[in-house]
Amino acid sequence: MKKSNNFFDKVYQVARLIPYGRVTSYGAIATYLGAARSARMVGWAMNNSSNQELEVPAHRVVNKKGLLTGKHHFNGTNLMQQLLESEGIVVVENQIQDLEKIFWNPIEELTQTIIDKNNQS
DNA sequence: ATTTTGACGACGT
DNA sequence: GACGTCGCCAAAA
Repeated sequence: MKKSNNFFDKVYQVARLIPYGRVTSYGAIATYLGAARSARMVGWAMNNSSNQELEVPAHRVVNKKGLLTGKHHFNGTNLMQQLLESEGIVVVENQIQDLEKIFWNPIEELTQTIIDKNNQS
């Protein structure tokens, strides 16, 4: 009954690859998947992430500005911020500090190999 | 089926 | 650099 959400599935996979204490952006993931202008879809995919059996660290995915735009979608109000802070990330006013230092760019850090491998099954 | 909205981002003004 | 518009595409109304 898989809908072959290839794109979404990839998004989840990449999201799970985000290292502890690092964050990335929707656009970065989208670009990495070859859908540079479909950043919104990445966000929408995250919304459905709770539907996935495996947990997705959606709190490590923020927008390009480092703003915790999706915090509203988590349980409670500041759960997302707490999760990030628990990883050593400083968040002020829903905005990540030192974003450049903790930003994890899949395009630079990864290669398409990983996704491709998982995709063959 | 059509319209609106949305966890975004790039570009134009 | 702040603000507006468009593009992207999927889901909800």
